Amino acid sequence: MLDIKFIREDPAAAADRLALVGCDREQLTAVVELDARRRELIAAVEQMRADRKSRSKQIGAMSPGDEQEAAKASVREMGQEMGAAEKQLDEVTEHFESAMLELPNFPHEDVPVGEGEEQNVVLREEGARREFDFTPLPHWEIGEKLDIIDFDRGVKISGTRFYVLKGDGARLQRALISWMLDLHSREHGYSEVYPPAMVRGECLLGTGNLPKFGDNLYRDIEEDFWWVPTAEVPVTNMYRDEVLAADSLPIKHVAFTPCFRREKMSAGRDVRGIKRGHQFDKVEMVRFVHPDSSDAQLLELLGNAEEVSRRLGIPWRVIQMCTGDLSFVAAMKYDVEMWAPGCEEWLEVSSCSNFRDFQARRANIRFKAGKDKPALVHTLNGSGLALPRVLISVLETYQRADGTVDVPEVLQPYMGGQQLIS
RNA sequence: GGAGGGGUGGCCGAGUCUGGUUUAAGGCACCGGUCUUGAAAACCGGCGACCCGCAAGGGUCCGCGAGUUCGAAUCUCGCCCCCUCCGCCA
Repeated sequence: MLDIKFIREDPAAAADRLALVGCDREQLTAVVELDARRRELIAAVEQMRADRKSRSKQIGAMSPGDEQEAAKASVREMGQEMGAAEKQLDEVTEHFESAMLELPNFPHEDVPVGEGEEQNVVLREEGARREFDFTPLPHWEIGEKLDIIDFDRGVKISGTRFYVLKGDGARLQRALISWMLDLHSREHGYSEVYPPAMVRGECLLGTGNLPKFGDNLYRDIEEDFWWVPTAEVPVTNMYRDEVLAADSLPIKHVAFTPCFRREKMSAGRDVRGIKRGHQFDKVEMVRFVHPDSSDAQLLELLGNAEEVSRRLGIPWRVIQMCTGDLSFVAAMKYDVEMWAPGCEEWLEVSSCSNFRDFQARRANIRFKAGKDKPALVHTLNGSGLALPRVLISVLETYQRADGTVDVPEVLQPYMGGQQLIS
């Protein structure tokens, strides 16, 4: 959520910044009008409340009798008037708040301006691509030949976009998860958490998935549970409605969870292989930081994500999102993409974002130093990394001409010393 | 799922039966001061969040939401959460 005070003071500047992310000016005008109306009503209602309060007190001090009854009647009348004003205030407030929740974040000043994907900037490409003396296969063929990915049975169990990992396929994924968690917790200073994968609706409001993007989520209607689309949701909400000690910042967590997405919009896209499913595993890094340091913290977080590619020995590139391709909540965002030589594609394996105080304001996450007033933290997160796509790159990069696959050196200890998947 | 007991400021905890100087007692923690070579102790003072307002000031907040009342932490109803016992279960 944006800071209404900023919008109020300079609505034109706010509109300019929101225009960069494709937000209509009318949307902001409506918010400004609702805000003005709301404040008028607050002033009026509070005046009435103050009057009633003092007169009620007088009634309490009066002795019972006609005079007291008359006073009660008069205050009762006043109360009815007040009730009407309160009802108006509630309505306006509700409109105002839902309008605020639908405004996207301001882009960071340093984000390149652009309309969409085409104007994203490739910042760097690292790691040499492997030379093949045979034609590398896409992972779905490798997976079927080695019998480590079973597409048919996944579909039988749950339908399209589900698969079963088997044998060394399942084991390789498990090794990747353990290794990445260890890397981030032991070497990058994150503390590991294992959060719920089902959350209450208010958590999704906090991270910005609701109210706008509910149609991409799975939910249980009977219990008001939502399946998390990413560990970002439960981990960020760990500190909802809390005031953190300033010296505890930055707080850095790494979490592994399954992730669930309806992927309604993309039906028909990326249908082959395990690139895009309704359920996938992901290791996620989340940071709660002092506002002054969030720019530097984002670069560090991005570095943590890149390190996974570096150690796996797989080429990657870093893309900076332009204003037109930022998510609803992000002020700045970098993607990390890994090369997959079989399907000849750059695969998005991480998305590292600085949300500044946008999520913190929604989720009410603050920090406090000494006698200072509490202030909003900045939140950041990034995948570290998304499993099925890393699995794709590993299988395709380390495949041999005979159809077997080498286990990357860093993963061998996590596979009981196994060096080859055959 | 059944029965019972609870949810009060950063924490502990009184107040709820019997609605009104509650501006929520008291304690702990924390901050400042006195004293001290320094610290502790003792004593003195301070000590919440949010909203409206240029300010003075005002309002809201006792798990959440409705209701009763001139007036609700206190009474009524619904919901959420926690604890104890029973049942079930990995």
